[in-house]
Amino acid sequence: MSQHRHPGAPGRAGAVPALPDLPEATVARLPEYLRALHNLADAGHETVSSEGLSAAAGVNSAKLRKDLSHLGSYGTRGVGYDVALLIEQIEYVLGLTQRRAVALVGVGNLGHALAGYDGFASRGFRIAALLDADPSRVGEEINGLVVRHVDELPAVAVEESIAIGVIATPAAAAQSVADQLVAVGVTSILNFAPCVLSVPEGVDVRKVDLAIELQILSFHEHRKASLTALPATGGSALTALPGGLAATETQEAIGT
Amino acid sequence: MSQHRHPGAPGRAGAVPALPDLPEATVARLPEYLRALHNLADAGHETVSSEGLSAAAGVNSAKLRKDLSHLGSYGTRGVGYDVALLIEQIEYVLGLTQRRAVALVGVGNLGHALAGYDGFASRGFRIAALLDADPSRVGEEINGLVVRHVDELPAVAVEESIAIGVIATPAAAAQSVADQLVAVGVTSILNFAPCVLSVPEGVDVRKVDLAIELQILSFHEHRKASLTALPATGGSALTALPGGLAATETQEAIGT
DNA sequence: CGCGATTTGTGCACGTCTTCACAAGCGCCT
DNA sequence: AGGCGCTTGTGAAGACGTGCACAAATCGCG
Repeated sequence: MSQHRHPGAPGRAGAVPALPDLPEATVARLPEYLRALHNLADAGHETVSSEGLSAAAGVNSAKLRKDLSHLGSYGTRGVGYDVALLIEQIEYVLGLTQRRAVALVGVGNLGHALAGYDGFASRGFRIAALLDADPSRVGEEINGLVVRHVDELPAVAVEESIAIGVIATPAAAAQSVADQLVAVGVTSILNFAPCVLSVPEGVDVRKVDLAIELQILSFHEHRKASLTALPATGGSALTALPGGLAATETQEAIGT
Repeated sequence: MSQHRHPGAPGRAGAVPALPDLPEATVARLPEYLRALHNLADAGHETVSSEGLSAAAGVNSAKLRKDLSHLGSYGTRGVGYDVALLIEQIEYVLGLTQRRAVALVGVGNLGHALAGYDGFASRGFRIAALLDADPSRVGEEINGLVVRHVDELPAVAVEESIAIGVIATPAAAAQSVADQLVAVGVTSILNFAPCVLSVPEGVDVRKVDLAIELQILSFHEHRKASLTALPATGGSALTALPGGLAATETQEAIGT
């Protein structure tokens, strides 16, 4: 751990970039840091301390420093991190220097919303194709894109060099869609359908299930209710905080 | 660990239910088990082995057994778990025996989709109110509910006894909405806005950020790309699997 | 009634993640 | 130049989560 000199940032140095293999937990937090950094940059900050950035990202400052140290450490002791440099570094590590093309399959309720979500475009992605199995939806134009039939996937994959597939179909169709995506070479899938997908080794699947999130909250709600039913043992020390709203550490980001 | 006899299932036994305080990781998986169990029940299965259920939920069978053992263990050795009983137990622990009322704030693109999502109704929740700050949206009817102004939140909270708030506003408005939710007594919030919320102790916040999920996938995509650029060191052993599609363990649910 | 097949529940070891606490390094001011 | 305050980077300890492997329990059959 001595030879660093900007490992292979956007201005590529020639040799293999040598992606450090980061702990999965760190990877899951980098996007959050990135978002916070963009906010800071927009606000005109040139540098930021680990304390400041960690507060903006809602995590512990020691954790943030350790996370950043994994990707080579671009901070200056006594000063902090250079905001622009750090943005560049994280975007490089996350592979966001190239704008990845996303194919969205299933333009029902949720699919419509995703197709219209600006957050993708502004954060490194381009929705390159909308697909659906329902012929009555094919041809519809959403946000400047025409919905095509899912059978055209092979052609679309080549035309747009799709990197990531998003599944927003009903659960019953999801496995079939996943198979089709895999067949055309997609190795990263974001699945919104409430079901488990089985995919070959080497393909990454992440799942977002809105009902599950609510059910987790419901558990905590249930537990809190069953606790306040008891006499004031120790909970009062918490609920009777003078400050009203103060704590921030409560935040529980997904993927933690 | 000896006196169990159905701790306090739906037919409440009188005394304090004594919610076991489960590991957070277990809580995050229970909803997945529940979904798999409902599928099994619909398919006519009366019992299921840990092996079978774990496959349906996409997890390791030992992990599943340990998870279930935390909530009191309703299995029979040599036989498996009673599907109906397990559903009942998990729903009780998750607090789904009462259908919780959800207030959805922000009926833009994403809010519309959420308002129309059947998954909520079928899995223990009831969208009880739609709110928005934009006067031009107030009065619109979505899925049988009329959008009301967010200032009416105090009234709505009382009328519907809101348990959970869902924020689907732009990031700029999210903190303000969160404050208003907290002010009317909501202690569980699901946040879709890409920002960190600061809330008082005792309030649970879960965050879902669609762009972050894509960015995590992007990282893995980037890494895979930088690996296949190298000569066949050991990756070939994986990519050249004879089976084609076989592995299932790849699944990476959110919150892991 | 006993035996074997089956499946749960769990002790234990291992790996990963988190957090504290502090030495090392940097810039600024005198 | 030297010292002081501030901030990073990291060793070490502890908490947490995972997975193996096996004993204990149950059923069915002869």
